[in-house]
Amino acid sequence: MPNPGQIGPREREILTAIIETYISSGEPVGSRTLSRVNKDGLSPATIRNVMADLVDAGFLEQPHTSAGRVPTAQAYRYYVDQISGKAVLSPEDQTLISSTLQGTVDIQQFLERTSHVLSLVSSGVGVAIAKTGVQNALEHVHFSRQGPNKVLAVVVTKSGMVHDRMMRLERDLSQTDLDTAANYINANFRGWTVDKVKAEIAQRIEHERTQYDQLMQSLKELYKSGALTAEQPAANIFVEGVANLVANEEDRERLRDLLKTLEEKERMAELLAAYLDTREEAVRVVIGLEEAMPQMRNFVLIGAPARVGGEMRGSLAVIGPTRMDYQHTITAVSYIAQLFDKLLNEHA
Amino acid sequence: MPNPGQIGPREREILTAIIETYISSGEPVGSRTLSRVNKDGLSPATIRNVMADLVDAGFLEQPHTSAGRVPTAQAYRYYVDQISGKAVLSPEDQTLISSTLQGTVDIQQFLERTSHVLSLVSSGVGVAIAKTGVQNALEHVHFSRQGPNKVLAVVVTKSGMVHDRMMRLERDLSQTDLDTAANYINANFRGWTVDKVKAEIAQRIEHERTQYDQLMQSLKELYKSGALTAEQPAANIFVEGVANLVANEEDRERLRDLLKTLEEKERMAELLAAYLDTREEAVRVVIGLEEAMPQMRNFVLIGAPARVGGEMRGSLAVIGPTRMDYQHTITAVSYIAQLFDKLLNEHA
DNA sequence: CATTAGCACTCTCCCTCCCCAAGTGCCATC
DNA sequence: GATGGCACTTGGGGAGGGAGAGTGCTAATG
Repeated sequence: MPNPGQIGPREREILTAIIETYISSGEPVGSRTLSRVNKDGLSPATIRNVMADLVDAGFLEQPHTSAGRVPTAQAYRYYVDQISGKAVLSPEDQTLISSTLQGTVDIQQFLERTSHVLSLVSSGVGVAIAKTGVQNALEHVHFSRQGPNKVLAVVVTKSGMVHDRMMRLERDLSQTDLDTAANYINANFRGWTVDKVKAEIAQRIEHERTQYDQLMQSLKELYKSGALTAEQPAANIFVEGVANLVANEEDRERLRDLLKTLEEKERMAELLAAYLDTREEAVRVVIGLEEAMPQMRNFVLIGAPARVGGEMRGSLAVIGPTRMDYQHTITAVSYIAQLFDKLLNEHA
Repeated sequence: MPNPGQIGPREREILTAIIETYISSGEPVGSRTLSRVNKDGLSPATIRNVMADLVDAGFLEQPHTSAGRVPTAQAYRYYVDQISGKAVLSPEDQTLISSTLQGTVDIQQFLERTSHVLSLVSSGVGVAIAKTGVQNALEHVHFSRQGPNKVLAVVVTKSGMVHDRMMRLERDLSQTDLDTAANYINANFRGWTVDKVKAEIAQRIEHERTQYDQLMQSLKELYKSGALTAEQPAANIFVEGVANLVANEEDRERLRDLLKTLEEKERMAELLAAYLDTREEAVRVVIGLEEAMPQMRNFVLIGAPARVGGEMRGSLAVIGPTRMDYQHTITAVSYIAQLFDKLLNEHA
């Protein structure tokens, strides 16, 4: 008898068959059913023996004594490793994905369509995120006075992202002051990263002792109000396909919690960041989400990061039931992730 | 016996009591229960007689012979008319709303928080929408070259909204060309409505016959690509609190459809536009949503428009179960609608 | 004459019981 | 080692049977 986790080829084959049967039927798999499905004419009794071994090895569970077997998290992990790399994108998916994403030029649109198409191909929830990135190169800023002490700052980066931020200043500035400040920044710092611009301005303000330099006063005021601070806006986090969960979560209370969590977009961003910000390029399959989020019992995350120069600038993922078509979904996520990566790098 | 719809004061009182009991309990109301609740010591038998009349008049239904009565859509309509104007905002709601909306300066943030707070106070789904409005006064445009034939247009309106749009041009333009065009527009048209600017540019292009005027060529190219066309972006439609529906829709299939519909933000925008773009200022309660959308059986819409100079620029609404605390919700919607109106008019 | 008490009747809900189908584990056999 | 046979376990589902809540109707009552 092999050690837990160490199983022979016969066991592998049967385990795979069990997982696939369970995924497609949703019901505990019995030895009889399996012997009918399996090509090699193994008898139910033989399969029962193997199954018993697989239970010992931690790959299967029984909901109750006289029920069939159900794959454990460990089994899914094994299964995913097994099939990784083997999959090929189906022509239908290929068509669906390219026709949906065709002609997207701006990132928000891409994110929106991506989350949508992910939910379609996976029967799960599609998530797509891009970081606003203060590491982006500055293209243009504009300040517009909206009322007493109230200024709208618009920052455009070379990557084509637009951040706007309404601010309340301590001192009122005229539109002329604002234009002067914007011109100064645009003329001097175009092409710098937003981060560096911020640091530089901080320094120049510091060194400027002349109280009466109008420009510096304006810059200081704007700086203090965080004109160049780009927090992650909810607008860059897209979550679609929550309706798909209704079919997969029996427990209404838990379904409710799940929907609530998915609605908190910042938490989704954290979740993806936590699991996807790794060295690897590849698609990552996270089984056992319930460790971090109990309401996600029986759900898995299949996601991939998108990088620019080694740094994670975006991510996309499917959150779906453990009982999901992994091959299909992994391939789709992988394919879209490549497009995403390409899009981001094009802009960088 | 009064005509259908014509009922006496005794009937009114009992009908109101039935509706309120049903709203809070969720179960068909029986004569016995009601006689205990009702202050006037009317006996169950009397109430039964009245109930029979109310059934004839179309205000009540019986799920089955030996069950209590349930209010019909007609009854809810009556009830809502009855209580309209009588409600006062509870201190808790007042506190919740102002603390949530306090300090919001930009419209997107306001929309987001509004949809959130609406879902909180109503145990329904909160929806908040603002039109991008090409009727807004232009503050500033900026064009930024993103690659061959690819340009990012950023339009800032005086109302503080920022629209960005990635475009693909037929002819490539240099950044210098783009800056020149932007400067031209900013210098000549600041303060005009975006609509008017578009029309004016169209005309100037038309009249300009010189093929070699670089500026006009650039403008023409940008115009053709729709640089000033602001379609309604999904980013300005906020829908929150879908988790609340789980408790209210028994039928899983219908729940699924409902979630799907709520996710299609454009349809939500149409729905609100259809029901709220009226002359009235007031909160509107729409009972019988299933006529337009069958998946919304047993749900109502409580919403209000926000106007600038008579034109609808935004709207907010709660979509919740017919069994809802109308008084509470109507008051909250009304209060927030006033804030919304104020915010929009401030910016205009 | 409106109101009420009484009463027989009708449903649904829920609990219990019981059988059936599917599955298991183990032992003897090929 | 694989298989066939067999006794045992267990959840699901249908039948049956109150219990409870509610109704409509009729007769009595102020």
